Amino acid sequence: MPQKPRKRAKTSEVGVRDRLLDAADRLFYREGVRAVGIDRVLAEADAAKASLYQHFGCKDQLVASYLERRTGDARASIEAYLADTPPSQRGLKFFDWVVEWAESKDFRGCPLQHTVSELIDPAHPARAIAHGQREWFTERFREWTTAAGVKDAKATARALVVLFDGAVAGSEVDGPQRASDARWMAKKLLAG
Amino acid sequence: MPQKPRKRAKTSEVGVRDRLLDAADRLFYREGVRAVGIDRVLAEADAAKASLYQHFGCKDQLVASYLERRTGDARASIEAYLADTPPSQRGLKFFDWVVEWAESKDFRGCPLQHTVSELIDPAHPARAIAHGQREWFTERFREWTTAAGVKDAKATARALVVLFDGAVAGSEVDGPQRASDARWMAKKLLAG
DNA sequence: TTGACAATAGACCGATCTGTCTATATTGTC
DNA sequence: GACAATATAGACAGATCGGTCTATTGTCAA
Repeated sequence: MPQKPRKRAKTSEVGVRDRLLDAADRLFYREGVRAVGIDRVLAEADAAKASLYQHFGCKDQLVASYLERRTGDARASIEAYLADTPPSQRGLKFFDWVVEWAESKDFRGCPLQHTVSELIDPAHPARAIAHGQREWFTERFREWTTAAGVKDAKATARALVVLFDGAVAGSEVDGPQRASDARWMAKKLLAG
Repeated sequence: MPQKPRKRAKTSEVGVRDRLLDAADRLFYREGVRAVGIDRVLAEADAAKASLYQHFGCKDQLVASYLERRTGDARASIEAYLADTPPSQRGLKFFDWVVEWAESKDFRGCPLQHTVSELIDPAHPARAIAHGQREWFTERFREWTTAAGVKDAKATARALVVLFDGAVAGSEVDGPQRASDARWMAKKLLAG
């Protein structure tokens, strides 16, 4: 009988792959992907080195998987946050989400920006993830500005991307005030 | 006779300290301060290891000195760029400078943002440099918005900081279009 | 019980990292 | 020429890096 689902249990209730991703997420986001070595991830995940290479093949792929899950979770979080907001007001409401993120205890800036700036190889698998997330953002901003009925919706959407990047990058060095500043301007922009 | 200026000549016409800083600037900015090791800097500068530690003491100090010179040069470049522009229009003109920077061949994003995100130690000497440059920017924006005569000059100045950060961070991943987008919004903001 | 599979533990490899050290060469001043 | 200062060249140390490997343990299904 070929390959039943094969239950996963072991001593812990969560699989080693998820533990590795959890550990990588915490450490890579907090300290950067170059500053954190494999051994640190293994210790944090309480896992064996062979498990990491069995599931991810190499560190670069672990980095890409870390980013992939981060961005997926972010999309889900944003969509849930905006679900009860009418489409015409989602553009502004999104910046409430950004403010909350910037004010959260573990906020450390944008994981995409950090990773792209640390890994200059244009063929690195993490770059494709980052690119995909950027496109998703661009598309959402287009939707929101169109729904808001502003004139020049495309240019406004591009401007909101700039505001978002500025909010996140600025909050990392100056504190969450920058996110509020971005929201202030987004409100102006979406009013007209 | 204690300590005459003591001419510096040697085989090359530029001192080893400047050669080290030039090499560090190129490599650190292009690839990041963690990705580039001491040996790479020494080879690029054609200098000896003892010279580096004689002049800078440790790598962290070299990083701080690299940032210090970068930011000093940036200030001079900006001030020269704006010298012929009347104060009331400097806020917008500044974003022309940003666009030109983002379009330049070697543009790789903001060295301050990169370094701060790579070195999480709050006591790292490079952080003080970054903080100083951020304050300088904030002060200039305050001047420019005040001179432009916009109402709510302080809030507008903070918004321009966000636009600047977004222009630079966005241009790094999406290309210089983001800097133009930021300029577009700055124009709107400074018009009213 | 047995065998397949997934996980752990950790030795090991070669490379690279920051930093220290000794030894030598070059330079300008006396 | 002698001296002090500054530079170079490079061995060396101790730690860490990513990655491979062997050996062992624990779990489940037949």
